[in-house]
Amino acid sequence: MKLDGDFFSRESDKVARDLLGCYFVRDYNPGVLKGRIVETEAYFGPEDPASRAKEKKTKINENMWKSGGTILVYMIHGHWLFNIVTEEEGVPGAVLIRAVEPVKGIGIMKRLRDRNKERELASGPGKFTQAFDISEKHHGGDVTSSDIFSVLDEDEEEFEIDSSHRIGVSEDLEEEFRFFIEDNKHVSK
DNA sequence: CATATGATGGACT
DNA sequence: GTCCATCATATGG
Repeated sequence: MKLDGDFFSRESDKVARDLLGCYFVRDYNPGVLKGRIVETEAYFGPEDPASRAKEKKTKINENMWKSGGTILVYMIHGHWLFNIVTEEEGVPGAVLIRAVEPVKGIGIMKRLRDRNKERELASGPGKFTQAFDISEKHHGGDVTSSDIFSVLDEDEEEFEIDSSHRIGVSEDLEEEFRFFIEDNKHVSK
């Protein structure tokens, strides 16, 4: 089942947890790319010191106030990061897709990444966008109504969810907002 | 225009 | 474990 606006228009941490085990699909030429989401992070509004949703709105962070399912892409350390906006429209929040387990189009991903090990294809937020050829062109799209992107809830396998503090942030909240599938080989290190 | 800054990745010891 | 290339943004002069 394709995830809709109601799914994404909830609290960031709930969306981040529920995205684990879901499938991220891109219609791509020369072939479909598909990955099982195995690692996410939740970001909130101005009360979250690690969030980009500060008082000042910019071209990048203004999407955090948009409706659930909106795509937010931005560059960090020379890599594009892919986020899906959460919460009701007008309330800032987003979930960062940090890692997926390649399912389909693996040969294409190997070429895009210039790597041969499956574990190296999408086991990190910058690796994921490279494996799926995602860039600023996709900023402002919407995964609930896109022609090329969709997120599907069709997991059959059982799994346990583990959590930790978010990676690479200088000041984190007390609660843990990084979620990942326990013992999955494609979670970032 | 100049420069500092990352929600990183890869190479290396 | 350490080091550093990376480059779009944001901000200040």
